[in-house]
Amino acid sequence: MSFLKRTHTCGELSIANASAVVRLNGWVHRVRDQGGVVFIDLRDRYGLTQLVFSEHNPEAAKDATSLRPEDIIAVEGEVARRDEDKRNPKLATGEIEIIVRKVELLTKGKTPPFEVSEYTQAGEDVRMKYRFIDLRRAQMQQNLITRHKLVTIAHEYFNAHNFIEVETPFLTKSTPEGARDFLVPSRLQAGHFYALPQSPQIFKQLLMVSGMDRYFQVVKCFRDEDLRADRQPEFTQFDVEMSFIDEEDVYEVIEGFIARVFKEIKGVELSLPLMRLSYEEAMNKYGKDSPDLRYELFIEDVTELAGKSGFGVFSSAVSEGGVVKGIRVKGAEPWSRKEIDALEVIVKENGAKGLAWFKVRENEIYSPIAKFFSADELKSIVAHFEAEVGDMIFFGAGPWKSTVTSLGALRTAMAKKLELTRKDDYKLLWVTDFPAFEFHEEDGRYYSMHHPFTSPRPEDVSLLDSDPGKVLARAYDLVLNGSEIGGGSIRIHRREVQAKVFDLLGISREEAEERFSFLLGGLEYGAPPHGGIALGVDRIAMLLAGADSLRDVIAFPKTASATCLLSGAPSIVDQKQLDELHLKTK
RNA sequence: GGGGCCGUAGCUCAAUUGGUUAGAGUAUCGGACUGUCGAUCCGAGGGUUGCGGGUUCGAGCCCCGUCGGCCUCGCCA
Repeated sequence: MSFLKRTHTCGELSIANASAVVRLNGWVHRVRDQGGVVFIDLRDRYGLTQLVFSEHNPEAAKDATSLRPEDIIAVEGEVARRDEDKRNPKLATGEIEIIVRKVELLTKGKTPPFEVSEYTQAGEDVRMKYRFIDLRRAQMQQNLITRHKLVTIAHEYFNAHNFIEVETPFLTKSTPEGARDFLVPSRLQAGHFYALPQSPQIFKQLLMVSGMDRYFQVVKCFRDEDLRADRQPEFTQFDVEMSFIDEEDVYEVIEGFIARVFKEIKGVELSLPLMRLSYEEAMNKYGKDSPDLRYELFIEDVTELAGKSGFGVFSSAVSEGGVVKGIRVKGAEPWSRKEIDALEVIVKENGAKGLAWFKVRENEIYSPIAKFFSADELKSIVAHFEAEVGDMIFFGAGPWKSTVTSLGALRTAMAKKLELTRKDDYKLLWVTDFPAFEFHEEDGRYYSMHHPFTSPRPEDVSLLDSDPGKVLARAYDLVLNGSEIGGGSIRIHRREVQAKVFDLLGISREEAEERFSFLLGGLEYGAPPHGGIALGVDRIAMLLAGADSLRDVIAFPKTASATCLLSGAPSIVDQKQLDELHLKTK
């Protein structure tokens, strides 16, 4: 069966096409029935075009009155220039309209559960259940198109830079370090399981052992952890690995890529090279290892000044080896007790015991703790923060990490409260010099901060035995507007260093052999110096699209409880399937 | 696993202290209208107040449980 197949899309006709006879296909977006004349906006991925049904063709006009939003139609008609006063500047095609001669109903659709419109207010649950309707909306289509452009640029860029795309397995081996694995039961090997990859880490390193030299892949990764607005259980990475390189080569390649992405998608010229901050600097100044540099709020250190004061909370924090730090906020003096209490809740949720503050007024420092300080002490603290009348200073005191972290959370909250972030501003940076290992009190052992294949800095190798907490890693994160959008490292390429790291992590020879033998074997046969990075495709797409949730740049996302409202996954399965897999459910 | 917010018409929300027949906007359906563009105007239909139990003369509202959505802490090498 044939139909009036389109000659153009709904986004491309203009005055240049005036008086041409064209055919369009698409969805009825809106119907404006004026009685004698009916206007229909016809929609497809490319845009909207106004159709006119009038006495020029009474038969078509009669058909038009029965058309409803979301019907799928084909029309044939003449492109007509609109009179000056009848143009619609909001539409790319607003200078023309189609005088319809023939109309054909291709599919009559059910009335959708919510309007396909930029104005739709449907909740996310309804949108996800009827995702195929939600994805008809221009905003969602734009988001997916932005994502497509990003992926296309990646294929082009890495190809142009001599990278080879290699696919790695999804059915692979569970490596219990790190995130929880998604497991896949084996039918042929009773009681055995595959794991879906948390990342293709080991495989890409083995490709370096194989001499592939430069590897690239757009790849799905899976982590069975709780979700967030910026975390889905399955997500996509640009996975990159290179041989015979050091950190600088990774920075250069990735900066070139990101600059091209911003130029082609946002029209933004990034200035290269990107800024770099060490982990320690980032934590001290911003209280976060992925700081948002779009606003001027900084954490200042007043350990020395405040430690000498008569305020017990400060002096004991310092005598116990901790720190006292603070943030000055311009113009915050009028904030109410209620507003300040809300901020205190935030720092407490992030590990602080409380929130001390000064209000800088004309002739006094107004503060519940002012009485513990001498006039000189108050003056020098205020001077240290360069605080002026009308400002507030917020303080945190205690162990270094929890103090800077809680003030970092405060900094983020205040930027939101004061609306300091500009949406169209993009601040990228590298965060470097991460500690290689973190000590976990509860297990009494060290864990890798990045992963166990991350190379320590050469000058720190000797510290592996004496003071592992001081060892810095050759690891780096790429940060955009307060989000980590990528992370990687230079890897260990010598078996003896790898063995030493496993020792430190409390992984025995046998265990290491059992879990990672395929990598160790590779190292044994000789790996070139190598390293790489993985970039979070979903997060980058989200930031480029200006979306607040990963769900808005994923066609078929999962809910916060990791279900798919559209398909109903996960679901129970037949007993027969379980039997074949040698499984019994509890 | 913990904390918070939410669940009422297809959709988005309202409903005073627990009190009459649960309302509005929008969508849908019918009608009017020859230049609209989120058209407008007139009219109509539309409800298991997520589900189960309890308290009460009486529950959308209070209590217990449960399911679901969102945010978040833990978690995410």
